[in-house]
Amino acid sequence: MFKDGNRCSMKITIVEIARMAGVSQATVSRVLNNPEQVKDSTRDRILRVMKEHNYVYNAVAGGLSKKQTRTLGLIIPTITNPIFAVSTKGIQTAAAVRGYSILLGSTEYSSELEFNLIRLFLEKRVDGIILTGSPLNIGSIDYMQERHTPFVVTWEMIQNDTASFVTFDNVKSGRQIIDYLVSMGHRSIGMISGRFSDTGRARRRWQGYKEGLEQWDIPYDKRFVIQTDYTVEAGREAGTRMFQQPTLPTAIFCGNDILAYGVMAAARDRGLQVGRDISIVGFDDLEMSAAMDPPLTTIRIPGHKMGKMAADILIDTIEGKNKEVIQYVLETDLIVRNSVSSLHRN
Amino acid sequence: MFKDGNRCSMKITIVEIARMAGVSQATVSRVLNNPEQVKDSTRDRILRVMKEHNYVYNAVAGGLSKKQTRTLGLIIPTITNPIFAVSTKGIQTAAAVRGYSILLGSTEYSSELEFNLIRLFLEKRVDGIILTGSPLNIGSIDYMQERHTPFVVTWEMIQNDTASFVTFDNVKSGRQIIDYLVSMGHRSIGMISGRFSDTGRARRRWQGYKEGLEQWDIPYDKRFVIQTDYTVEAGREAGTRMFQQPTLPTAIFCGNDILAYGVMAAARDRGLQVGRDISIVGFDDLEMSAAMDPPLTTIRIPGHKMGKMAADILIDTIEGKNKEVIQYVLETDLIVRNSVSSLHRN
DNA sequence: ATATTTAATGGAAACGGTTCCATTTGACAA
DNA sequence: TTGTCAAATGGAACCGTTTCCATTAAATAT
Repeated sequence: MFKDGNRCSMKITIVEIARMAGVSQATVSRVLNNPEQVKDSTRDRILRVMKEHNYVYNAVAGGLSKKQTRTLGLIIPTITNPIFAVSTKGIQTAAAVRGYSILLGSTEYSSELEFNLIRLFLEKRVDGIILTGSPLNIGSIDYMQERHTPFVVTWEMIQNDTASFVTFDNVKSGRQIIDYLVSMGHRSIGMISGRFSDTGRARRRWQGYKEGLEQWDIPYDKRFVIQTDYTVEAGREAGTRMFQQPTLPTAIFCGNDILAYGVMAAARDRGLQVGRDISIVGFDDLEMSAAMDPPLTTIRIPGHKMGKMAADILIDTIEGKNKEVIQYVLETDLIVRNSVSSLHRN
Repeated sequence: MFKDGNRCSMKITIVEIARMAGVSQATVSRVLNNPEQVKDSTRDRILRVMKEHNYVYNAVAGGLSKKQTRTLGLIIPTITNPIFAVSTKGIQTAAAVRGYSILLGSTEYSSELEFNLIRLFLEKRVDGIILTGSPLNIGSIDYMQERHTPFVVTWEMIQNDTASFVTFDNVKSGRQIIDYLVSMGHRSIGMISGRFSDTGRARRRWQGYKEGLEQWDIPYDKRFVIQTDYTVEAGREAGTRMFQQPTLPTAIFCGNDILAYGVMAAARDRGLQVGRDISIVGFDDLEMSAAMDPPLTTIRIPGHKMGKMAADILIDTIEGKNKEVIQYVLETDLIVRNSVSSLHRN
C-alpha cells in the first residue's frame, strides 16, 4: 500500500515539501504556478522532492485561494439523446484544450432540477455555466446574472440581450422542412413532435411547421399533430396512433431523429413503405440516420460545433478575453436522403 | 444587476452573516451542517439574514475543511456511444440521489488521457472515481490505490482482487451469440469487431466468438473477421469489404450495435436482405435497435443498472458503509428479433 | 438554594494553497 | 567602494469553511 514507506502521499503538502527542500512554502508554490520565477537549481531540487514523495497538488485549496476552479458546469436535458452527447463532446474537448473540466448535470426536462443544478454549481464555484437547450426556468438567467457567474446558453436563443448564446433557428429549420416537402408535392403533412411543455424547441419546430403550412396555403389539421416524449418507443406509439386514422398525411415531420426512428417502425408495422407510401423527415441528423432503411432525410444541426463554440465563448468570458455579449445563430442543413417520396407524376 | 443594493452576493461569507445576525461564525456553520444543534429562534434569524443577502455557500472552502468534495470522477471511453450515455445516466441519477455530482472525463480510448484524467481528478480531490470500460493503463489502478482513492471499475473485470467492479461477461456473451447462430443453422460466421487495441472488451467478445466456433468445430477463418472503429461509418465500410469477398459468411456478429447498423446498411448496399440473405447480430441493445429494419437481434447489457450499482458501491465505500471489495458480474440477455434467419429447412 | 447536566454558543486553530510585500543576494555600473 | 537594479526567496496574511474545546445559560435533580 505505502509504496515509498511514508504516509499516504495525498497527505503531504506544500509545506512539507518546502521543509524537505529547505525553502519557503512560497517558493514551492511558485514552481507550481510560475516556474520561471525560481532559479533552475532550486526548482529542480523541489521538483525532485515532490516526485520522491508523490506529491499531489490540492486543487481545492488552490481554488479557494485563487477563487477559480477551472471547472465548468454543464447543464443538458438528458445525456441519453445522442445529439446532446455530441454537443457535450464538443464542449468537453474544447474545455479540455483550455484546461477546464466539466461538471455534468441533467435536468430531464424539469425546470426545478435545472434551477437546483445552477444553485449547486454556484456553490461548487464553477467558473462558468453552459446551459444547453434551456433555460426551462424563468429565474435561471437572473439567478446567474445576479451572482455574476459567466454563462452561455446553447440550443436556444433568448430575448435577453445581456446574455451570450450560440444556437440555430428552430423555426426556420422547421419551415425549411415544410418547404422541401411541399416542393416534393406533399400537401398533407403531419407532425409528431416533442412535448411543448418539455422544451421551447419542440414548440418552435412546430411553429416553423405551422408557418410553413400557412405560407403554402395548406390548412392546419390538428388531427395530424401529436406531441409525445422524445423516445423511440413513444415515436412508435405516436406513429401507430397516427396511422390508425381514417385519412393519413402523405408526409410526417418528426420533432427529432429518435422520434423518426419510431415512426418509421410504426409505418412498417402498418405495412407502409417509408419513402414510397409515406414520407418521413427527422431533425438532428444523428450518426445512425444515414444507415436507416431508407436513409432518413433530416435537418443536420451542428451539435459538435455549437458545443465547441459555447465552451470557447464561455472560457473567453471567464478569462476576460471578451467583454461583450456574443450571440450566434448557426446555419442548419437539410440533408436529403430517401425517406421522402416525390408526389409529382414524372 | 445588484438586485438588493449590496455588493455581489457571491462575496458575502459566513462571517458577515454571523456579524449581521449577531452570532459567531461557528453558529452559522452549524445551521448549515447541523441545524438541530442551534436554537430555533437563532436559526430562523440566521436563515433570514442569509436569504436577505442571497448568501451562497462556498463548497470549495467547505471541501477544503471537510476534506470531501461530494464529487465523483467519471471516466468513460466516449460519451458519443449511446451505451455509455445510458450507463452515465445510471451513475448520475444514483449519485444525485445521494448528493454527489459528477465530473466527466472521456478517454477516447487513449490510455494516456485516462491516466491524465485520474491525476486531474485526484488533484481536484474527487471523493471517488468510476472507471468505465477500462482501465486502459496498467498504472491506473495502482495509482489510485497508492493514493487511497476509492474507485470502482465497470464494464470490465480485473484480475486484481483488491478492487471493486461491476461488469458482465463479454466472453460468455460472445459465445452465447455463436451458440444461437449455430442453433439457427449457421456454420459460416464472420465478426466485425471493435479494435483490440482500443479496448479489452472488443478482444474478449472476439474471444467468445472464437471459443464458440471451437466448441462447434467450426474452423476459424480470419478473412471473416475485421477490426474497425466503433462507428456506423466504419461498420458500413467494414461490411462493404466483407461483402466484396468471393465467399461470404451467412451470419455476422458485430462488436456492438453501432457497428451492426453500419453493416446492415452495407448489406443493403450490396443487395443483401438482412434476416434472409445475411444474418446480423449486434451487442448492447441500444434504444433504436428494436426499430431497425429488420429489428436487430442483439445482446442486451444492463448499462443503466451497472451504472447505478457502480455509483452506489462507490458511495458506500466512500462513506465507510462497506469495507469489503465488491465484485459483481451481471447477466446479459440475448434479445432475439428478426435479423437472423434460420437455415434449417422447414 | 445549590449542585449537576444538558443545551446553546463563542474563540480560534486548522484545512492547503496563493500572493503581496519585504528582504536578501548578486551582478553590474559609476 | 558604493549605489542601483534585478533576480530569488521568505514571512505572513488571506481565501471561507469546519470543528475542537471552552464557556455560558438554562434546566433538572437533590
